[in-house]
Amino acid sequence: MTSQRLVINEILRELGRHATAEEIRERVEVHLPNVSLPTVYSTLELFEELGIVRSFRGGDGVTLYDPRTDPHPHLICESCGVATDLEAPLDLAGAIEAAKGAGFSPRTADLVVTGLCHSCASQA
Amino acid sequence: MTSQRLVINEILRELGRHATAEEIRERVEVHLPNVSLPTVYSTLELFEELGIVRSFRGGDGVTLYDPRTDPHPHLICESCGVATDLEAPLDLAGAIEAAKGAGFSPRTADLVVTGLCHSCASQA
DNA sequence: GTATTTGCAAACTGTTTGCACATTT
DNA sequence: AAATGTGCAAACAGTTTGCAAATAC
Repeated sequence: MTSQRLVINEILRELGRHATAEEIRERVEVHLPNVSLPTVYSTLELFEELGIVRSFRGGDGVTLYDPRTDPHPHLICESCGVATDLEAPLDLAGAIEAAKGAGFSPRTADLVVTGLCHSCASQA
Repeated sequence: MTSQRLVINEILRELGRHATAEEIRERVEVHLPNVSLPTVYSTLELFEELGIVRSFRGGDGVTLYDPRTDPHPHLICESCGVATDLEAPLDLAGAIEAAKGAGFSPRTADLVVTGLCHSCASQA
């Protein structure tokens, strides 16, 4: 357990939303200078294995890290790339059952809604 | 309308499933040598704008191109990265409505089930 | 004292861009 | 002949890797 890891965990908790590795590094920098990106990546990978962080790919292919570990739908803006959470009742059990029936061993199911966020849509 | 574009379209139709840009290039090569990756990318981008191809990011961040344009769930293997279609009844209307309610303008909604495919699961 | 972790720099992959040449209409 | 599409090579971004110095236990 190192100071870097503690700070990264703190940042994630107080952020409360998904962030890119670079974003996390910038915020960590404030509390603890000279933190390298590889360290951020390896720490996040560790956290993911521990089950306290989930990662997924955003619309433009960058990896986002999310302190929320329960599956929840994401909205991804095609224009600005911002990802936000969506609170919605969603029944994925059917799809998971169907996946099992197809010989697949599902771990998680994620719904991604692609489109335009509020500010990008009003600009168009 | 050029020969490259015609061949790429043909390949996509007869493939009938998602493929990476590199995979498509290899197959095009057989019919038409010296096709460059940039051409494949730009053609696929064009097809996407025309609405005859859909693209999405696979589990490892590579872009996959799919001749099926209707939304359907995907299974992505965490081990080998292979993406397959899933035929399952799925009601995404609720999530789309919720997204609209949040000020978002949805274009598509995609469900991605992550886990282990049949062959990778049996190897473990 | 030993094993793990960090930071730096450099490698790697998939994708995109700039520009001269070829092709289409 | 004008406009567009192509191929090549090089640039680019995000992520990963190798290794010596620093840190944790």
